[in-house]
Amino acid sequence: MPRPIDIILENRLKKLTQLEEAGISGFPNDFVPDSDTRTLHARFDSATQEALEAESARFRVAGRVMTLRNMGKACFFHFKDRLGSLQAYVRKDVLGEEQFERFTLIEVGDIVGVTGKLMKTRTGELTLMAESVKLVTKALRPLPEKFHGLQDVETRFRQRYVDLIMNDWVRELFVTRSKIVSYIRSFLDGRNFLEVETPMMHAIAGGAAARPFVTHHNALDIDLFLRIAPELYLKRLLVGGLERVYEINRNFRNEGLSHKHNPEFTMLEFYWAYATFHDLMALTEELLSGVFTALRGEPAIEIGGKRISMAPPFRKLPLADSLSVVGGLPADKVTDRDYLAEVLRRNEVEVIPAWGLGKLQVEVYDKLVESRIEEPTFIIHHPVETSPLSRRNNENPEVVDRFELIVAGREIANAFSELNDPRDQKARFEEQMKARDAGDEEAHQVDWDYVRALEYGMPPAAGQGIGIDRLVMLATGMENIKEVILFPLLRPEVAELDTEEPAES
RNA sequence: GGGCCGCUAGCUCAGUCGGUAGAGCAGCAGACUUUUAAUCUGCGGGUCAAAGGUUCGAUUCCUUUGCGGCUCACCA
Repeated sequence: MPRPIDIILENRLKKLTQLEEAGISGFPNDFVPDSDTRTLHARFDSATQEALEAESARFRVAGRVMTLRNMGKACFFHFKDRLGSLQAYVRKDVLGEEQFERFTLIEVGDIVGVTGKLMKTRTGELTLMAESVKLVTKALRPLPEKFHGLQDVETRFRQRYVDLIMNDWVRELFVTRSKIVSYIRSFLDGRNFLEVETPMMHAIAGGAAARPFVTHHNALDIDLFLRIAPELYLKRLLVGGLERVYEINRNFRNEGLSHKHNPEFTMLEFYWAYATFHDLMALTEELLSGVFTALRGEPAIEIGGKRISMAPPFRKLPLADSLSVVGGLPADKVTDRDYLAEVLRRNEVEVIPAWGLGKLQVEVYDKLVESRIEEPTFIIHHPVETSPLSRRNNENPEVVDRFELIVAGREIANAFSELNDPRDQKARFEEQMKARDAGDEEAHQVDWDYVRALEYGMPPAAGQGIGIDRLVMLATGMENIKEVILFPLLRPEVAELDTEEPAES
């Protein structure tokens, strides 16, 4: 007993076979469109039927059949290319008996090439009056329902190709993502930054506090880590004299999945010699207001129906001050270790005795401040204790010249003036090593070659990371990171009987 | 990893206070030369996520498992 879907597959296969028996390929590659749906709409939507009749031009357009209204001796269908959709009108008396017979084997989901002249229907819709309709690619599987489309979230993520066919907003979202990335590239290229590619496989996973994925190289017989950050390699390039470098690429962190975390995610990191984190703040304001202006025509975003201005300048707030200004703590208590520990315990955070003032402040910040910040805000001057790669502030050595940019309660960027004193760097690595030995799996591993590089002299520099996925979420108003990643990681599908050939009847 | 919710036809969804299930679209057969969620007539289609338990009887109640969503924790 075949499953019902098998009957559908079989029927579609039968139509393909019929065509092939008539000597017609179901998968030809010789149809070359000379126009597209968007161009035709742009040029002719406002034209009258009389004007179209006078127009002698024929157009060749390819796309996927999305709806089909057969009326016996004539048929209307809509087909979709990457830019939009267009209606076609097919008449038996135009195509001829034989061609029309073959046309009736075409069904929703197939990709066709339509050749003909343009016309207007009675309701004024621009329509391609087909002189021929060629099957370009036979679809053996049926599309989801034409009206509701594909709704099931799991299927949308697992079979993103169907999601992209059915849901125009999804296709547009990924076009937006691409535009954001190319805007950033040209923004940085225009400021003489050099795009580089550094290793994805690291012998030492450094540059961030996170647990790495482990892989194995057979010929060398060594374990390697998928990178958790490109930072240390990019800074080696500053030592090498490249001075302005950036990389937009994947990082991998072996941590839990959530609506905000995919194990592989895309980061922009850039490093700028002879600049400080103040320069980065100015650059970031320019970059982000520019991105959103390019997308929407104004420097603003919309999250949950709420408009947030992204017009510079953004607020600057020292982390310690944010505990009182945003977190609501008494201003004189933000350096009081016992008080902060008490606040954390009240908020069900397990306080570890080894934590210093800085770590306590950061914990309180994470718990009480970050999610409450809506307007773009640079949280500056993080404690040195939690920033092992940042340069100390010249006035107050307890804090570093670092900022995190927060928008709508989310961290969008993390940046700092880079530490370039190899002695200080070595000491901080040793601190991290102790934390590691004490069981902190996320503490940085010591990268001696990086220290060696610094000993050659790295120019003073500032560096920044921007989470591209999160930025796209902000730009598109998405709350789930999987919505902005084409193929988010999901648990593998359970093996389906679906892989079997349709049963012989 | 914890908590909550969901999983019924290819798709979108009803439904069963426990008596083996329906609609629309899609499909099949037919009518129809300006339709547009085309329309009209007829037909077929289900291991109700999986396994176990309770029961005369489970798709429905219970337990476990799988997958997903939301949320908390961790992080970016």
